Amino acid sequence: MPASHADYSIGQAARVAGVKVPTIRYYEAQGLLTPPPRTEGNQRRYGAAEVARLAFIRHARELGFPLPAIRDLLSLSDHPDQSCDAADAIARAQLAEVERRLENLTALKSELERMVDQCQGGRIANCRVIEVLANHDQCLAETHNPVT
Amino acid sequence: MPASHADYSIGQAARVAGVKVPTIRYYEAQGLLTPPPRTEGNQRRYGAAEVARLAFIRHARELGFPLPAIRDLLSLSDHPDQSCDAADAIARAQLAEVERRLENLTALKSELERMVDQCQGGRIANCRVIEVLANHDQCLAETHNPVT
DNA sequence: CTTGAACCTATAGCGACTGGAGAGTGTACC
DNA sequence: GGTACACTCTCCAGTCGCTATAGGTTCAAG
Repeated sequence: MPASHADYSIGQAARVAGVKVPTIRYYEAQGLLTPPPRTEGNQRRYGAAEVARLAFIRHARELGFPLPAIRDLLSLSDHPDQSCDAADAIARAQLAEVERRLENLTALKSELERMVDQCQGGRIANCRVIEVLANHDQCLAETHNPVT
Repeated sequence: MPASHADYSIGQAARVAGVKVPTIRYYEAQGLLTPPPRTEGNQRRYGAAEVARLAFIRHARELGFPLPAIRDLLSLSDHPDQSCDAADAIARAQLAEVERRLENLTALKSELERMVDQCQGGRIANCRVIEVLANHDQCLAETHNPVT
């Protein structure tokens, strides 16, 4: 393979994969990327496969997968002969988590809208925003979960 | 005021306000609570107003307000004569943030559902979960934002 | 007066990065 | 072939909002 197996500097790999340079080094430190070969001057050089792996990680991160789950998914994709039950389970767990967060956020949104709608722009003393925050009793949301 | 202005230990305040003990000390260190009086033996004692303040903070946190925003809201509620425009603006900003996250999460959810639906339980080599993660092109989501 | 729960401070850790300092390297241009 | 300068290196600190631990002190009930 001629130039297709070309080397990317860490900055080029970062641009192509859409991640930041320190993030790549961080992923390496966390074991999501195997340490790449270096130039004589100790600079990392990446091939197309590593860049693809980076894009995979980025995409999974955008989908909210935590790094340990991504580590698992990567090791699965490194062994294509196995059953994909495990990958499926990870994705389903993530879907459940996303649905949970969606519910929380939706409840949140309606309460915030209620707060904002009721504020008529007077004095703090009559401000619904402050009042709603002060009186938990009036709260619609019953989340005991962290809210993010 | 007799016993209504009663003193609470940090643990009692925590139970009543629904936060954890170290969290109270953390809020104090972050300047959201003024340092309360202490017993001779150096233990914090809180009054009803501080407990209410804690509940306010807790509720705002449940609504996802970051601590700096809560600091602002608290200082607003300490000055009830001012206009509530500022409080309104903070709440609106938070609402916008929540809506942004909701959009991201909704896009996410459909992509995860797509991934999971398409997985037919075969080998990794044909697994849609892995494949979708590897090919960002097929992605529905256009988020460049963090996904949480 | 003794026990034991609750409290104190200080510090470190979480997850997933991000930013900076200070030094070394690679490369494009003249 | 030199020089300028962007890029890269490592290491360490900071972000956010807590949470947990260690090792010591105090409070309140019996």
